[in-house]
Amino acid sequence: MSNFVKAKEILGSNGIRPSVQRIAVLEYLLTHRTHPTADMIYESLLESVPTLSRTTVYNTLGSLAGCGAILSLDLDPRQAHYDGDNSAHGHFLCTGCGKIEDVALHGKEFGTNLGGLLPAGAQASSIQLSFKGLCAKCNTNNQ
Amino acid sequence: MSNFVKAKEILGSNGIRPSVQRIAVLEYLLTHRTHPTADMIYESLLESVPTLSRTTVYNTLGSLAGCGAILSLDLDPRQAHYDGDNSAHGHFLCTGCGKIEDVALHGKEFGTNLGGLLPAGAQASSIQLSFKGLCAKCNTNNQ
DNA sequence: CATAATTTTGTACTCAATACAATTATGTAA
DNA sequence: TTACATAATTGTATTGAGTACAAAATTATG
Repeated sequence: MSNFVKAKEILGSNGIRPSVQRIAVLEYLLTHRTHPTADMIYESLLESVPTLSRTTVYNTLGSLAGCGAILSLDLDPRQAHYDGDNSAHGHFLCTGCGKIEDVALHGKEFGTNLGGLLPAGAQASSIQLSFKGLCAKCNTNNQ
Repeated sequence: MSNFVKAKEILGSNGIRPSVQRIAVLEYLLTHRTHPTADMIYESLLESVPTLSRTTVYNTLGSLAGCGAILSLDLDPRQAHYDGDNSAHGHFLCTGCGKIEDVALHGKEFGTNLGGLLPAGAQASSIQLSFKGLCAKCNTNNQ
């Protein structure tokens, strides 16, 4: 199934009307696994959706992250990055080049089963595991 | 030992000259376990250090976080929070009231031993485990 | 088609964080 | 102590991600 159709379905099943703009944003996230920022998405989509506005991108990303369909990543203090893969995994931010890579968890305990650690009465709706450091390339270049 | 002396020692052992301002910032973090923002620290210290500037607070927090003496928390997308406790633990941000609480790990696997998960050649210098949701109080009020 | 409800757009704005140069403080050597 | 070099602090100007909001455009419904 194409990511266009997938995007349409995900929007619909989350009660978000699948407008052209919203489909484009989500399709971009499903296709590009580069953890883009809102502005990267906006700039890229401008070619195919010339009337697109930044506000719409922000609103769409907010709605999708709010219902858990995508991940909003906080590990870059300068701006949010987004991930169309909402399965349980962590992220590695290279402080050298700024690239974000996925960190597979390979069956390590993660997710709601960590809930036993939470403060009494608290209920978590999202979990993030974030690593920062130097990626292989930046590690080598700095030596 | 007083937090003032502790702050002085931590600064010295990390090669950061223990000026009045820097000691004040770190002493505040060691005393107040409230995960304050840079501005909260600035406003609070202004009474005792009237000439203090925001830039100095930002610079000091950056230096301390850079050498691992304190933690810079990314879980609030609006602004960074800081933690004078640099031991291995996670954090819970209540999206209702904005409060940040510590999440003890009780021996769960965390820290550099998770390094086996990282991308090949990458080297992590910091790890964060962040939960978001509603705290006990906000959970009750919303029902 | 007409009307209401929703979505999109664009501009103005907020505010955390940074850049930078001037000022102040501190260390060192004679 | 004094003179000088180095480092730290300060304050202002600026950046830029994200938001607020009202007008315009689109879509749903009768």
